This record gives sequence, C-alpha cells and structure tokens, in this order.
Amino acid sequence: MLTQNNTTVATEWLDRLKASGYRLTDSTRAVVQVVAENSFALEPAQIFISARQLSPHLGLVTVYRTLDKLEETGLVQRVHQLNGCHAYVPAAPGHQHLLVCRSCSRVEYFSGDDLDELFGQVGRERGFLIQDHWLQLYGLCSVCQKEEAAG
Amino acid sequence: MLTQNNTTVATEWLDRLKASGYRLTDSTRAVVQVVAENSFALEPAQIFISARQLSPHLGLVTVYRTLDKLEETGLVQRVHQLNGCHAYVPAAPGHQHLLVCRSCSRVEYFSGDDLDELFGQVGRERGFLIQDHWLQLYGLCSVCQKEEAAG
DNA sequence: CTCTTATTGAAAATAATTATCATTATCAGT
DNA sequence: ACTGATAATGATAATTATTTTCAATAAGAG
Repeated sequence: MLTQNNTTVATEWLDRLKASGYRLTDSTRAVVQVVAENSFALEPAQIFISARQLSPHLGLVTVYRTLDKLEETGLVQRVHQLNGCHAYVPAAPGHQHLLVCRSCSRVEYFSGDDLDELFGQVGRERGFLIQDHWLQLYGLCSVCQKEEAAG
Repeated sequence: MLTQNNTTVATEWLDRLKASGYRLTDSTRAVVQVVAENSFALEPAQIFISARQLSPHLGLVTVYRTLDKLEETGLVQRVHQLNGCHAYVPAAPGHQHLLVCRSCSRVEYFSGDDLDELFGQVGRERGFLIQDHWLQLYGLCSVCQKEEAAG
C-alpha cells in the first residue's frame, strides 16, 4: 500500500537494502520513504511521527533499527549540530560535505575534493596519518535569510 | 590544597572563570586541573574519575556543571567522534581545527585560515549565509602508528 | 567577621537508546 | 501457491546519559 507512492529515490534505497540481505517490510518502507525524499536533518523522533502516518503500527524502536541499517548500508549519515548529533540526512554521494541551515536544518551538499591534499599536508606536519575528515558549514539558507529580514 | 600543584594553564582558566563571575571551589579546581592540562578528548565520566582523586567529595553532577561553565567561557570545546559527541578538549586558541587520533583520542590543533574564503564561496553559490564551520581530521597519531606497526 | 547568594552533592526525575522476547511476516526453495 | 526457516516487529523492561530539585555549605564582597 505504500508501493504506489514510492518515488525513485526511495525505491532505490529499498533495492539497496534488499541487496544487502535485509527483508523489506511496511515499517522499513515507511521510514525509507520519509528519510529518502527529504532535505532536512531529522531526528529519530521526528522520523517516527512522520513515518507512522504511512505505517500506523510502526514503533519507535524500529525507527532506530532501520536507521542503523541505513547507516550500515551507507544510505544515511549523521548530522552534527550544536544541540546534538542525533539527526540524519541522506548520505552525500561520493565524498561530499554538508551545509546546514541553523534555523530550519535544511541540508545541502558540496564537494571539497581539493581539500584532501591540504589535509594530508596538515597531518604529515604533525606525524598524523589522516584517514578521514569531517566538515560542515553552518549558516542560514536563502529561505530563512528572507524570513529573518522580514520578521 | 590543590593550589601548589596548579600549573600555568589551569590557573589561567581559574582566573578566567573568576573574571566571568563564577566562584572558585575545590571541585572547580579539580575539574579544571584535569581538563586544562590534557591533550586527549575526555568524557564527563572520565573527568569525574580523574578529578575525584584531587577532590574526593566531587560529584558527577558538578563535572557536568563545570563543563557547562567552561564551555560558556570558551575554555573547552566538544569533540565530535564516531561513537558520540560527548568528549571535551581545551578550546583551540583563535579559530583552529582539530586533529583527532582514532585510537587514543589525542587531539592536536591546526589553523585553516585560508579556508574561510573557500567556505564563503561555497555558501554564496547556494544562497547560504555562512556563519560558522566545523572541521575535524581523523587518523592515527605518531604514537599509535608505531604501536599498530609493532602489535 | 558577617551576610548574601552561588555552588555543592545526593537523590529523584527526565530523556535517549538498547536489550529481551514472544509473535508475525518475508521470501527462498520448493 | 505453499511451506518452513528465520529476520523483523512492537510492547515492555532495562540501561545509560543528562538534568532538575533541594537543603546544606562555603566563597568572597563589604
């Protein structure tokens, strides 16, 4: 019953989950539907509220479990914010970084390919072997800038 | 009784706290002593264990409260790690970024002054007003690289 | 030395996440 | 389609992390 509403991204995610050996259920489909088609950083409780409208018997526990699977499969990633680090967004394709709106938590992606070399250099200077990096920009998206100027 | 052991950094922190209107107590001094003189990312529970050796009646609640004050005053900052974002290190002077060892959680600092312009550019392209950014590099420090090669 | 009031620690309350477990439902192999 | 092994589910309980409450203490200005 969720099937007809599935858009391309959500069905892709479901295929990926299935390919990873997970079974697909209505609960899974509801959570995927909510997170995959979304450009805001969402916390488990928010996802729960939205997804339960698509699958009324859904439990919060299943949201946590599904997020684990999605993270495991590389389909979502955590967003680190000032008020905590428990929100999720669709994982950036390739190695991209996040732009997060402080007001509405909208997320956009950008690539910083040219940064890798710089970071490696920084590591070498300090005897560190750099394995990964983590970069986020915070600010106001265009929508919230207008709101702020108006209100 | 903690006074004789205080090194320069810790006393500086205490002065800063006092200047901000906070009263200084043995509990405060113990927490400051532990965190200020340290180059590893420490969680509240770890700080509690160490600091209680300096001030035996110290309660865990006071560690949380002191960390809040220290963060408020800009003396410590949070470290975001894969397993959570509840560890603290001395705040980087100026606007610096962190290099975190994944094995021992040792932290070093580096400045990326030249990055600000790049980030502003990224924001402009997407209509974002960039207000802040957050960058951490993860890897292995020199000590842990050797250990790994040996073990 | 005194007084005001910030700070403390113990205990309780809250919030967030994880484990337990009997039941249900997916889907591979007929 | 049918069946069986077993992954997934949701309710409940347990655990962990953090915050609140509150009476007692102690810092530090005057």
